[in-house]
Amino acid sequence: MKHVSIKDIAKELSIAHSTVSRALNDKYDIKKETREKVLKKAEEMGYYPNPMAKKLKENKSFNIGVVVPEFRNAFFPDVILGIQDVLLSKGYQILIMQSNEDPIIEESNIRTLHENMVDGLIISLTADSHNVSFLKNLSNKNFPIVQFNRVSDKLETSKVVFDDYTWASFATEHLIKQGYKKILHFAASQDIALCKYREKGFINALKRHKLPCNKEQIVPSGLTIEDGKKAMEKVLESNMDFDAIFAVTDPTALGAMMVLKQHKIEIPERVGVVGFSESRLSQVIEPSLTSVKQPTFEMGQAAANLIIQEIETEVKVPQVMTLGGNFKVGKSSVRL
Amino acid sequence: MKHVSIKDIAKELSIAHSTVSRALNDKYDIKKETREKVLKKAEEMGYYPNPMAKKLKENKSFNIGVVVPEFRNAFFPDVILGIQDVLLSKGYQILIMQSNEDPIIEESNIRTLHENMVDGLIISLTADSHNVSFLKNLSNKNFPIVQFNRVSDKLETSKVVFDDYTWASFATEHLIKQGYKKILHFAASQDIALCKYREKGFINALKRHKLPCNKEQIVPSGLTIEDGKKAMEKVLESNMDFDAIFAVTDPTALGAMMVLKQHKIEIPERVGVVGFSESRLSQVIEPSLTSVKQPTFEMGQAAANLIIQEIETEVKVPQVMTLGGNFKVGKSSVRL
DNA sequence: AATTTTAACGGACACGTGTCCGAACACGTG
DNA sequence: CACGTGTTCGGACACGTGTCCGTTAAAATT
Repeated sequence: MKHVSIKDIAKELSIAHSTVSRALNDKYDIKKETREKVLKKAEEMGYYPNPMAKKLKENKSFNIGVVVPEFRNAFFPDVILGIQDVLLSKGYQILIMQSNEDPIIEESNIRTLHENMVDGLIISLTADSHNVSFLKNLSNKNFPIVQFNRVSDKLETSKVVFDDYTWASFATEHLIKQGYKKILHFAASQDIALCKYREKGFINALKRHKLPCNKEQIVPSGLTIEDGKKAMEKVLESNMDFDAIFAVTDPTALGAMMVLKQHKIEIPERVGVVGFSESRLSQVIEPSLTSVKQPTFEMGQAAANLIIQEIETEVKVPQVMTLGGNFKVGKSSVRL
Repeated sequence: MKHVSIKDIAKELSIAHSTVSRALNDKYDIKKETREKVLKKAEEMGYYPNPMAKKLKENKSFNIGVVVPEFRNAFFPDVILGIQDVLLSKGYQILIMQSNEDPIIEESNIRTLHENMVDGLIISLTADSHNVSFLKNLSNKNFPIVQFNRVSDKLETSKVVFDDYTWASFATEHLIKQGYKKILHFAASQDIALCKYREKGFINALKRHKLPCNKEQIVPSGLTIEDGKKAMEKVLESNMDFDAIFAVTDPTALGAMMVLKQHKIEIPERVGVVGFSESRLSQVIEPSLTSVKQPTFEMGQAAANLIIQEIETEVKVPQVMTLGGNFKVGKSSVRL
């Protein structure tokens, strides 16, 4: 059970531990025969370096903190797989924390990770992270931070984002081409940049096709199934006239669809629905949901590569990576 | 950016670093005034202990490895939330690794975690983990391991499991009471104990109600949506007579439902379907899926408490915790 | 053969923390 | 005043690793 140290090897061979260290690290000041003798003995005794000692010595934890707002949808687990894919191969571990969509927990998570001396932070903010002063403070002290997905304009770090504007515009256009004319957008908090851009993309598409674009068409909602349900119910109660919905996320779209189905409103015949990424439910629900697909795994890889670069080169030039996606047409938006 | 050490505080106050250490740890050999002076200075200089040094000194990483077979369904993320809930409050971090349902990757994950000197391991095995010799080896060396959910009978460690037998029996009985008579079980690998118990529970319920129970009724399938689809297609091709399905997991049930819907076979009128935990999709699909619910969060908490106990008391008495759940009746199994 | 160069290794130190032991001093008691 | 007792602190050491510097002995040069 006890760990074999280089001192144990040294004692066994009656040499100094510094010699063993040189042998294992393939340094100059060492005779070939000695080196081989040491390597053989190390193998024999089942030696492997104590990571704690190495971390203390190099003053580097080889840990990267990952903070995500939630764990309920498939989106963040998928991104984490991408992050892990890159970081593990480079000898880093990741510490994952989730904020439960609560900015208070989020800040506590960041503090915990920082006190545990992670070498860097990859973060996607909660919906209500107005106050990013703590992160800003860290960033100013040259602490490596990479934001992804839900990023803040107030925080100048490297970012990995999706081209929300273009794809929201594209998704809206798809509805227009299918003949829908009175399209609503179920929107969420403007504090999250991606929501803002999706809304702008929506508006732009309507204007380009000279369709009406009133304020009522932007329905305040949120990112969850519950938010979608509530917004849909409110719209139905108000007797608003509409024939399609472009929702800010898949869960929002799903919530809306569930309420529509309860009211026996046919999809896509009477109302067309298009969602946006973030959920695997979209393929299971009936009718299948038309949606923009984000490259989640690649997003994780990109974020990981950026943080590694920042840590290992120690130069901080914030760069923004914008990824593209693809459009998956389901039955929820295609009239026969 | 540089970390403030107790030596820095000592230098500042012109005392020995050992005195500072005593003051901060509230040990006896210290005068009150000195202690207060040190605490004040520490606060002032923004001191917090270097976790790496502590880990090296105590030969303890305060990290717990968590290995799960997949990340695609909500089940494991939910369990991890429970694990985190307990461990974070006790000063431990968790390193999460996923095995992608591959026993080779699984073993490599375990190795990586062990070489990083995690203090213990919480693990749920992949579907094909026949060979648990590496884990057995660790366990024999008194390395703390707790299994949950997918456990192996070949490995004697503490375990947190669900009472699969009872609840599978209960779920099957529900179908029987609804008047279904020719019930199939979509099963998965017998290497996973929970699959075995769910199958046994199914058989037991049929026998108790004196219903036919042939080998054909046990349909070999798997744990994923794809497995459910394939098995369902095979059953339909074979023209087997049946009126209900009890599936080993929710994804399996969902796959079956999707194929049934493609063939315009009405659920629950012509075929009733019941699933088993592990997915949040069940509430979204139409008709909503009747399913056994496991207390995922509590399962994580229980596993975390067991591992802490094993680490901190250093006595190893394998104990098995069996959790109960509840039964959520949806529309997929209720005939009007 | 005397001197310089080179190879190979041992010992000391450092990272930040915690603990053990002994020293210094104050205080009380005989 | 001498001795014992208790308090408070400094110094040395340890955890496992890596690096620097100095030392030794052998090889190469003059």
